[in-house]
Amino acid sequence: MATPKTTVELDSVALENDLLSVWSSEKLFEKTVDNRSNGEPFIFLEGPPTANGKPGIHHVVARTYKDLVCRWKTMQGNFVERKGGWDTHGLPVEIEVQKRLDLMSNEAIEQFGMENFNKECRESVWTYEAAWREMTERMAYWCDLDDPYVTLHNEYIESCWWALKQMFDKGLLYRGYKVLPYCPQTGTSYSSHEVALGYKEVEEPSVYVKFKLEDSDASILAWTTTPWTLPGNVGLAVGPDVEYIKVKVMKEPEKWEGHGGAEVGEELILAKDLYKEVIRHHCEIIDSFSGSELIGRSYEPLFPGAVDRGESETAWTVIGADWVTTTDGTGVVHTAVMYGEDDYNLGMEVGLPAQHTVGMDGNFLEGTHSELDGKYVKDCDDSIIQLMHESGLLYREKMYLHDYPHCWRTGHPLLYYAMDSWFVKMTAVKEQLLKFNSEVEWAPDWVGQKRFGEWLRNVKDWAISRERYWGTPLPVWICNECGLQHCIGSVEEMVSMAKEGTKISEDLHRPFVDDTILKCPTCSGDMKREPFVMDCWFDSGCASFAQWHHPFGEEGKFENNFPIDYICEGVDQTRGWFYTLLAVSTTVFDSICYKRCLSLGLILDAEGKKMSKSKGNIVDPWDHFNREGADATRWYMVTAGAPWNPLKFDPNGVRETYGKMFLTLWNVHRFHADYAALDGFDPESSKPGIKTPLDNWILSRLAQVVDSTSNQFEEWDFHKACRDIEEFVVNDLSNWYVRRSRRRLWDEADSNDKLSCQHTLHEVLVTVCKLIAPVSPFMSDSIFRNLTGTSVHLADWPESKPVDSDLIQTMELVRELAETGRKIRVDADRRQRLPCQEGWIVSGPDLSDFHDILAEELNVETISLEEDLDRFQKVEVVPNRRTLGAKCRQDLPAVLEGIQSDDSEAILSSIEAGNLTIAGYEITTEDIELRRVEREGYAAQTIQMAENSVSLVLDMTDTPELLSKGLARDITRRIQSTRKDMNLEIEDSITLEIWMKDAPELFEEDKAWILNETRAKSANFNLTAGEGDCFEVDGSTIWYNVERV
RNA sequence: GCGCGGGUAGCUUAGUCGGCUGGAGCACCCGGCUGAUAACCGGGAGGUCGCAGGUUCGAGUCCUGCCUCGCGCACCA
Repeated sequence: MATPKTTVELDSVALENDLLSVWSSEKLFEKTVDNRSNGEPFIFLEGPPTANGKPGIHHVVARTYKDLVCRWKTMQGNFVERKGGWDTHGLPVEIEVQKRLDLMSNEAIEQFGMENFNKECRESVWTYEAAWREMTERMAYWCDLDDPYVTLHNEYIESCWWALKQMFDKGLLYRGYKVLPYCPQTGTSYSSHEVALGYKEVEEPSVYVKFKLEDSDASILAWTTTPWTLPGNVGLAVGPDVEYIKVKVMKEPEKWEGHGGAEVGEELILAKDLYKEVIRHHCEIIDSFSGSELIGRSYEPLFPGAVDRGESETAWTVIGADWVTTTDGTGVVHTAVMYGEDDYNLGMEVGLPAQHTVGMDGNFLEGTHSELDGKYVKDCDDSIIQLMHESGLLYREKMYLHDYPHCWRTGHPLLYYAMDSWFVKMTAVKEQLLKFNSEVEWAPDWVGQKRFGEWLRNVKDWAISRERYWGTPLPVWICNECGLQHCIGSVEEMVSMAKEGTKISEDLHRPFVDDTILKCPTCSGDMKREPFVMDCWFDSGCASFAQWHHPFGEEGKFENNFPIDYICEGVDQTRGWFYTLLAVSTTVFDSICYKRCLSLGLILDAEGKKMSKSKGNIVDPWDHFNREGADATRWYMVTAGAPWNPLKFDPNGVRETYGKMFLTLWNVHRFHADYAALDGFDPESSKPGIKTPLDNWILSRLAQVVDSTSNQFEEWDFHKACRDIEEFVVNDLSNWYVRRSRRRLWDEADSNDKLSCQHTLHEVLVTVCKLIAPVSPFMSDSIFRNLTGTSVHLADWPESKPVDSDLIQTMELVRELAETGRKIRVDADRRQRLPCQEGWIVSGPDLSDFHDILAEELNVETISLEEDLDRFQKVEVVPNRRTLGAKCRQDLPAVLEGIQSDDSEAILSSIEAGNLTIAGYEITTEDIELRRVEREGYAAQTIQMAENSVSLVLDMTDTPELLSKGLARDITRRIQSTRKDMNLEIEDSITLEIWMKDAPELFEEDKAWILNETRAKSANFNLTAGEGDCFEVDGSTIWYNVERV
């Protein structure tokens, strides 16, 4: 503890920057963590950001919520380690480099050289590391950035390999196909994020094709918008419960557009609902049946020989699929296994041949059809239509307008294309995923139960391989001879299995690892690595253990830090990091990964638009760090709304927060510190003084705020907690306690009253600092240090103390009455500075403790209690709709009318006598409330506080004494204002010259009062017109002159 | 298209179990107060509680449908 130092005007940017260097020289962060090393661990995991993008304001939001919880838990006594992390792999990194070096295809990358390319990627990853570091430090996000985990480190990669091997050993890893949007020009498949960049509306030919049944003359009609997939057709899907019809062509139509057609007598099959939509001929319906009757029927391949039947028994037959609808097409879905996700899944399910008719270059493979072989599929639409037409297999063509994904780099249409891929069989652990998810405490709960739960219920196998260059290499080697698949789980294992003479690089990345040949454990053949890298989400999903290099790193480190207590990221991570963490922990450890997850809402600009580089509406955090400071920015973000709601970031809001919360708090502190310094106040050795009711009140309110903050933090309601604190600081502390206490500290002697005020202010400020320290770590520390000599971040979270709620309620009434007095004066047109002789408080609780305060606030000479309510007021009966509604239901309007239409006092007395019945209902005292209203003719106001209704009445008569006092106050106020304009110090003395015209008499004692208040050594009062500064009040004109002594 | 979450004053928002006249803050206007700070107090103006139905004595609140914004999924024949 220490005597506070005097303070300066607030410069929050300087204050924060100064503190940053203090913290760093004290190693304060480390100290706050180490200090709690015996405490119960609270385990936090940092979601690794990518440092190859500039940090934006949304990162500040996420880091604020991460930080505040960790700081709060630390103050509560927990041991909270915070290891930084960086996500360094993946497509975004590659794309950044590709753009910079103009390497727009895989071919170009390979020409440039994979080694060079990955070297560029490795460097690119750190492009903005310094910017991230600066942002992180400036906003006071306490996190160990000197020893972070980095996904590109060999140790990290090794842990990922280990994890994958666990999955492999459990039989959860398999190789298959995944249909992805693929650009043959760049040789790249795209993630959904990139696909979303390239949707274009295009008009393309769609065709209705006849598939001739083998055991009948009829043909099934199917529709497709991608004619190039027709050679790959191996099945037709129908809805088992959909109703289909067989129609016979009776007559040619009058009009026909485009290719295609049908002969009279031809039989066609399609869904009944789409008959009118599709058929252009005059037909007769000759049969009707459900889709299930079609299942199993064989039809003739459109392009015989394009696909090899192989082992398949279902190729070119009708298959049932319940997702088939009749919203468009023919109710029959042409199925080309390799070129549609549904098609592929269906094909796998029923055993259709999975063979390509199209190569990776986008051209038809040899053997598809003599007119198509080797041609780019998108150029073949017309030839295919022509071929169908010529062989009589085309019914109709129709131009079709739809949104179709295009390559965002080359503008070419993407092809849905089945790519070779490795999968983790998440479907096998679905029940576990759901069970573990139900054990997570989600904020808000609907993200976990609804959004995430829904996703898990539809979980699909996780395609973890990518045909890319920069990433964790997939540690699967395959034997050239016997085809054995082997998953490597450590560097040591790789080395031990290496073929003699093979190169083993230090760096585990491609291309080096590709050159490592292993010796097959069964046949001694050469094993080559599968040329994939892993989905970078797999990397971050391993963070909980890979950050410690588990199981190769420090023993026990992982075990002591798992499962995680708290993670916090944007809601967009639901299917991202939130999922991959759980997916990995479930498959590897059969365990929950994190116990609590705070899912943050998106950050939008002030107009509610998503912030994005392309829109140019990104807010630079430094705009605010350098203006209002990090405290105000953080506080604004937390108080602007619930963490999970979208935050409309309004720069004016930050400004407002600064002006309101921080300037106010600073000035309260300044007020206390300046006097405390002047008086040599020491919170430990100075006498306690004698507490006034005002002191007890603010301490009670403080205790209330401590409780509500603690509770609301537990409930994740940080916004509510901080709004309450702000309300307390601005309203209760500054605008009432300090305002009412100002004169107490002016006392030059060490009075009991002053000492009590100083102790109280000390305690309130110190406690408020603790409460806000997690959110706004700078000012809280600055004030706390000045008052106590130590850092608030080493302090304990404040404990609950008793609350005197009667006192709080009483004070609320007092303040309400003070406001009411001003209202009365406005109504009665009586200026505030002109005192009233008497004020009466009518009814209500005992306020005698506060009569002096009230007298000052109301500017009355005396406050009296008036027992006789009826002197000023009458009673009004107000119905209690809640109880009456429950009792009377539909008769309520009649009852309400009965209560309101009659004389209130008569109603009241019959209710009290227990004999009031309206519309057949007995009305009791519970059914009504009493309200007091002033009788006519009184300048009074009545207020309602809980059960009390209280009235205030002011005496409006003037006396010479009152007029003199009022005049003195007006003169004083003008002189004080002039003193301020003259930049005089409080201690400076002045001389006064005053002239008054048409003014009431100014009594000697009031003249003396003016001199004392304004620190005037002397004053001349003249009863004539004067010159200089001049003002008018209630018909008097006053001139005055102030001279500094 | 499906799922989730929003829509309350010009802006940002509170609104509990359905119940008294839907509260605040910013901005605006009028007035007051101030050795009290970018503060404060009183008053004013500003509301189709997204729209339409329904349940109910009574709906911002519950139900149904629709519109709209955001997010996620699917965009598929």
